[in-house]
Amino acid sequence: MKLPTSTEWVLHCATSLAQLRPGDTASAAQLAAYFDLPAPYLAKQLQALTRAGILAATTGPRGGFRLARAPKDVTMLQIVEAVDGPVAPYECREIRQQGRGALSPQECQETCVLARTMAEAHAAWRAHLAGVSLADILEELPSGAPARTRRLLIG
Amino acid sequence: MKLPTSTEWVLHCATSLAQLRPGDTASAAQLAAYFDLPAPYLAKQLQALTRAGILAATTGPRGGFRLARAPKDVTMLQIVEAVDGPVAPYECREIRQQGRGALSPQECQETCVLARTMAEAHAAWRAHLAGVSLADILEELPSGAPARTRRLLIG
DNA sequence: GAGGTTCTACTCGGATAGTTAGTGTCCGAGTCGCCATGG
DNA sequence: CCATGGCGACTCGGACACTAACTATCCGAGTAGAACCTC
Repeated sequence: MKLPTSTEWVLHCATSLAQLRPGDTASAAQLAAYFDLPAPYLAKQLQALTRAGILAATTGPRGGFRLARAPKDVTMLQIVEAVDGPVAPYECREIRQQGRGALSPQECQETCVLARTMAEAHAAWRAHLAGVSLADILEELPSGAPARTRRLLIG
Repeated sequence: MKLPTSTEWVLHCATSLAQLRPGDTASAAQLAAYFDLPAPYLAKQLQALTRAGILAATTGPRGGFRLARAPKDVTMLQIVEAVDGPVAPYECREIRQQGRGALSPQECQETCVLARTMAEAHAAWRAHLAGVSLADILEELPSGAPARTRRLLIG
């Protein structure tokens, strides 16, 4: 069970974009330079966030990415699932209905206890990430952070 | 983020082994036939559980695998982490200390909020799985299940 | 001097190779049970 | 009939190919801005 490395990238990028003034944008190249990341691949991940409706992209000079919503309306779960996909890590393939010990479909109307427990654990994970928004993240940063970010990112 | 397919296998296998009488064992071939799984690869995964101390293996005729502890002392978390490894899905590589916006090590003594939140979510996931033991699973099965499992698995 | 037009440079977007982790498979070492044999 | 030695078959354990996903990269389509020319 491993999240893509780019998960960390987009989380930091989204946090940085949340510190810009409304209307300002940062290009993929600027974000890549800010964190020393491979620009083309980062751009690909930012595209995924754009498709998910988290970021808005504008082309042309002075273009780039910005948050599509207010920071309080963007949760960490949305960001993580935008880049990693919304699939659960545990996939029940109903092996209890296969082989010598196969149960009848009639006995398997309820989801098996193992799959249910794994799903509950995943739900707990999602719930925790859904409870933290970018606004919550920004509150924990030092007071001078947004100005510094703006200066070094797009200044 | 994806768990290996074999996670489902070992969860079901451990549940089945928990239904055997004390002292009885089931071989990898028997378990593979019971669930219609590729026997050699299943054996590889059961080895991992043996190394983790969850199963005990005996060789020779009438040998096979059995639980190394009482079902109430085997949690789903232990099984999952035995086959998937104990690593967290999110790995913080401290990109905040790289690039143009690099923070000084002095400013990074506390773990960053993003990594902390991801770790908390993972902790919630682990806690849920650690709270369910094989004994809890067995209680939810129909009353006739253990006898049926024994009959079809090693009978 | 003002407006329109053209041009340039910069942006994102999708299609294309390389590398690691998981998947599937095989063969060898060790051990217990069975059978033949001898007493 | 019983004990013993040998044999055989079955078990797990580790080492070897194959596939899919993530990682990394490139080039093309579109657009905003600026410069230039004309009126």
